[in-house]
Amino acid sequence: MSLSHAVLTSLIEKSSSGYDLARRFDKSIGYFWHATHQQIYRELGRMEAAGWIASSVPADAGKTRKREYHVLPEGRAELARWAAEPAAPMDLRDEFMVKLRADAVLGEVDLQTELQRRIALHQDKLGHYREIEQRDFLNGKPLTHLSREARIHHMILKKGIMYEEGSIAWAREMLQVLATLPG
Amino acid sequence: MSLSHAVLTSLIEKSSSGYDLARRFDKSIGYFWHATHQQIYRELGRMEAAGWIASSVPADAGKTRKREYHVLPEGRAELARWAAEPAAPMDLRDEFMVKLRADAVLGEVDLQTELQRRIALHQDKLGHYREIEQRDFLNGKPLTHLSREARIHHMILKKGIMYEEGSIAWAREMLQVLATLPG
DNA sequence: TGCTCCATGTAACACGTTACATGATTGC
DNA sequence: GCAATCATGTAACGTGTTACATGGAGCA
Repeated sequence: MSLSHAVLTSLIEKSSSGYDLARRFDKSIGYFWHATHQQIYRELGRMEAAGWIASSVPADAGKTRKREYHVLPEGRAELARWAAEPAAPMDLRDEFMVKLRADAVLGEVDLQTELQRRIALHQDKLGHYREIEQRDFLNGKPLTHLSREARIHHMILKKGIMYEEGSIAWAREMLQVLATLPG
Repeated sequence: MSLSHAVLTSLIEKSSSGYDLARRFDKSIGYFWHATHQQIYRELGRMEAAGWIASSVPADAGKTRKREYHVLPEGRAELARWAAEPAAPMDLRDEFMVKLRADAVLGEVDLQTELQRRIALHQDKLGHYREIEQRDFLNGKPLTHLSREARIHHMILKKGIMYEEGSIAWAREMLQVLATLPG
């Protein structure tokens, strides 16, 4: 599985405590691979046992239980091994499509309201992504001046942007279709 | 959760044995909500215990254990109740994006080959969707002649089509970006 | 006879979610 | 002094995956 590898990636980007990691995760890799803090603590425990990462008590720990994790060469090697493997295409798991199909066979649920609500949610997320894009990637200089790492991060973000745009376009078309239907 | 509701929907569309249901599922709702046959048998057992569905031995059973499930009014009511609830937007869970980010921090995995492989996979799926679209929805008559149910099914299919198209466009752009990068 | 497909299931385990617990630190 | 937030965890449960088991039917 790949939660452990997602966590490894995030830890290589920056050594952190479990708590910090969980919060950073939510705002980066988490957009494409969600995990709760419990899952993350569980993975950290396993990876430390496996010798992929190690922890130490950071200078600012005080009397807290805070620990900082960093990736060992074994963890880095494992990540490289995994990253080179082909990955299966994402499978969609869209509850709303199931509801649509239920509606189709049962007849008439109020879809308009729900569609409008969803368009608003997608627009919020899109706006959020566009802010990040503006702040991190489109500030003046042409894209070609960015590092390889930044350009890849930008393209990951762009995947999210395209997904949200597509969802909005689809939902608008769906509203149109419903408007032209009799029932 | 919604696996049970996905199964209910499929059973209302057509009463079937667990086996048939599992195979039909793969080719309809399964595109948006995958399930193995074990999950489906488990849900059928639960829903029968809950009084949402009932089973009988079909005429063509012979000496096999074959049973046919049909939805009871309680199951139909439960499905309607569930379908009317708002649904959270799908969360993306894309292993390849995690690998990209791993590549960004580790440097250089061979991404080109993998991207081309993925483009081919998305094109296969897109072609398959387009065949279904042609066969079931675009055969001569204008869309406005289709039933409400058919038009909803068409829009569900279209969501899949748009996703595959978006994935292909994104992967092509990613290849372009890699081509212009130094390392 | 042996092969493949139909049809249903058990068992074990991995992953994900939800609720709750504990104690330190920070800010008002 | 109190509330919010930092930081880490346990427990219980629900969902999803993988491997294997069983037996009938159809066919060469």
